[in-house]
Amino acid sequence: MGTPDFAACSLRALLDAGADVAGVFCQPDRPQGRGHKLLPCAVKQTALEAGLPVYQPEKLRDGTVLEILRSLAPELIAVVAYGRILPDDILALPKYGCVNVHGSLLPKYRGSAPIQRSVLAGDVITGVTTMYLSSGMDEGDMIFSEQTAIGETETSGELFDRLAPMGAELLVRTVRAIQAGTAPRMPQDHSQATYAPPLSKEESPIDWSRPARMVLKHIYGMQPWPCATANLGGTDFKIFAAAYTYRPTSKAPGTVLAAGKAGIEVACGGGESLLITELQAAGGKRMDAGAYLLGHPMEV
RNA sequence: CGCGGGAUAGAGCAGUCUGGUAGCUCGUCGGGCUCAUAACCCGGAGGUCGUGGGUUCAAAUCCCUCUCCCGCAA
Repeated sequence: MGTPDFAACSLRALLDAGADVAGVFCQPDRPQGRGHKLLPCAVKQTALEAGLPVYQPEKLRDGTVLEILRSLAPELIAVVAYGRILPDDILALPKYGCVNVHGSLLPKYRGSAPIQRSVLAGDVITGVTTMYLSSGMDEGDMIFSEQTAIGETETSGELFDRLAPMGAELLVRTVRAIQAGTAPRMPQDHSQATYAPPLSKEESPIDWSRPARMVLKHIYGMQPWPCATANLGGTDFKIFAAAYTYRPTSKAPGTVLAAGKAGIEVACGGGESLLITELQAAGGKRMDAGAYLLGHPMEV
């Protein structure tokens, strides 16, 4: 069970590992894209290519899903970024239980946006964890985990792409261990738990009063969605890339200090500044800040 | 038929409303200045104005078609 790319990666890994997949569940198709087209999610596409039956129930609690699952008689259910809470009767169904791949080192960042939140927080280390599902949100006993370093200018999207195969490989290892009866079961230290709520557009605007590193982390952590935004010289921009200047300033945070070929230098908190190097104006394309300035002179 | 913006030189843009010689900034090439430079000065090259059709003496500009890109929404 899963929906986006992150989950499709796990599904593919299970198939490659020779798993006997009885059925695939994902969210119903939603209108997306610029038109209003109904595009199948990544998991559905992968499942269809593999010739697997796909189920896209709107509701999980009206009994129909439970019946379908009974008829499929799974020994184990793997859930990856499905976007739904499974009711207890489903959790109790498979003989080996339900396992989940989570994009953080639990018990940190329980919830729906662990990867983005770890980047936004400026963490240096993150990872993936496999666990048994319980009725609480990401509170189940852990099985395996694997760590990885977060690059200083790594975007959430890039980290997603690295963690997806890492999680997929961990899931395969987890399933094999469960089958062999050698899987560990480690309760989480609930006192150390933190939560990672979904991102929203309201978090997009850059808070220039924060230190340069936190502004930088905000810029990269908010990609590919919802993107950091800022108003520079009276125009609203999406900000895609920035670099440290290591140049102190006494100007108020948010002040444009310079605008030239290299980019747009903006004052941050703590007397630091950042150089905005890649941006996008409304209706325009994403481009180098220097290129943008050629056609749109900016007063400093 | 969800709403909207856009396509003009290698890059970023103006010009389109009010049809009449293709412009700006940057890059590039050549020359100059300089101890030197990403700085400065002089000069040059580079564009069938996204596609196809229509109106006109004349279309980047007005009308219709198509393609592609982007923002919102999801």
